Amino acid sequence: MSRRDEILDAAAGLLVEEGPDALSMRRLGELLGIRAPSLYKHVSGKEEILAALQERALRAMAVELEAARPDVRGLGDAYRAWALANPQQYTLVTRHPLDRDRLAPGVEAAAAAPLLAAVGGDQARARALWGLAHGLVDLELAGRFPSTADLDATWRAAIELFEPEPTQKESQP
Amino acid sequence: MSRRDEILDAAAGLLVEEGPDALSMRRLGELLGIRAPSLYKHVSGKEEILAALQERALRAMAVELEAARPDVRGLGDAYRAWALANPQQYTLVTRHPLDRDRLAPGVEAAAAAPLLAAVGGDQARARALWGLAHGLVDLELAGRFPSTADLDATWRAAIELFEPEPTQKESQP
DNA sequence: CCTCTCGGCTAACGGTGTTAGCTCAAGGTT
DNA sequence: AACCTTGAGCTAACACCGTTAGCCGAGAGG
Repeated sequence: MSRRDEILDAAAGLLVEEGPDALSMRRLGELLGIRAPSLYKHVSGKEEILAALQERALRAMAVELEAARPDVRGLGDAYRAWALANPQQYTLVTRHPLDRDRLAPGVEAAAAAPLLAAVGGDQARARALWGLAHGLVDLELAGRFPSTADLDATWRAAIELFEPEPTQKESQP
Repeated sequence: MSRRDEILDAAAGLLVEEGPDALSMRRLGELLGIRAPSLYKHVSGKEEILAALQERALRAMAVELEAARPDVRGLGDAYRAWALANPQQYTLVTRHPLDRDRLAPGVEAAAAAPLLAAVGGDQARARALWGLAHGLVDLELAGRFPSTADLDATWRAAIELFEPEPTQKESQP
């Protein structure tokens, strides 16, 4: 494992363990038994570290989405579950500016593919689904919903927008 | 106008004009012909400034939503339009931690009310609508969609999830 | 044996939010 | 009129932040 990878691992640990504010070059160096400026022998700067972490997280999320049941409900659940289980990573992926030049090609598309497939290839609907899932997750992680809100019910209502569930009463006789 | 309000106005200007990074206590003081520490005679700290700007923006957005046509389409359009016209404010409102103790009571509910009314009072659907609108706006502002993406079409598809438009072909003969 | 490169180091710069403590003018009180 | 209080500015400083410049020693290769 290269020193660079050690740095990225330590950075990832710091991020999930103590949050984004704790992820400073000095703290990171300290964690590795090194002074902050020495990090620059292996990494161009903090931006590169964050970009690498972003890519890692995006890949991990894509793996999870590919493993999910390939319909809207399965994907929605997987999307939400991953975000809630990895809030720091999700926030980094979606709130930090995405430098596509640094990102390996295909990574973004790989994460989006399952969503696109689940809505039958309709780009507009796929983006709506993405927006819906991201919006709900982002608001939930940001604590924007009142603590009394039933978010499971919210997600059920959201998924039903895409896959209407015939109610028992009104189903065809 | 109190000195505090002058400070908040200057802060708002700095935010929309030069972005969140430019909104530092020293820059803000400079803009007012004052040294940064003097700001603390009128304001408890940067957090209070941001909270006040957040509340202002939330109120402005609520006004816009109340003025919109009170259906899903009208609200969706108004939501998106306001966010795109005031990206810095929208980002501040949604990405900065919301301190409800500092927020005047009712402000949050006032912004949410039109959405709730548009879906007939169904809380779960209202939150889904909010999530959808916020998600699409957040992703658009963050530049997450490819530049080739037709976001108008995406919004049309999104709104249609709530208000299905009978197509010409399949409409009742 | 010499040299060169790698990976550490210290010192420093300019930036951030914030605190402590001083000063001075304005206004109200006695 | 003299005094006192308060408000609103100031400087100096602290502890952080990301980053750069330049030095140094160990180890590898010729």
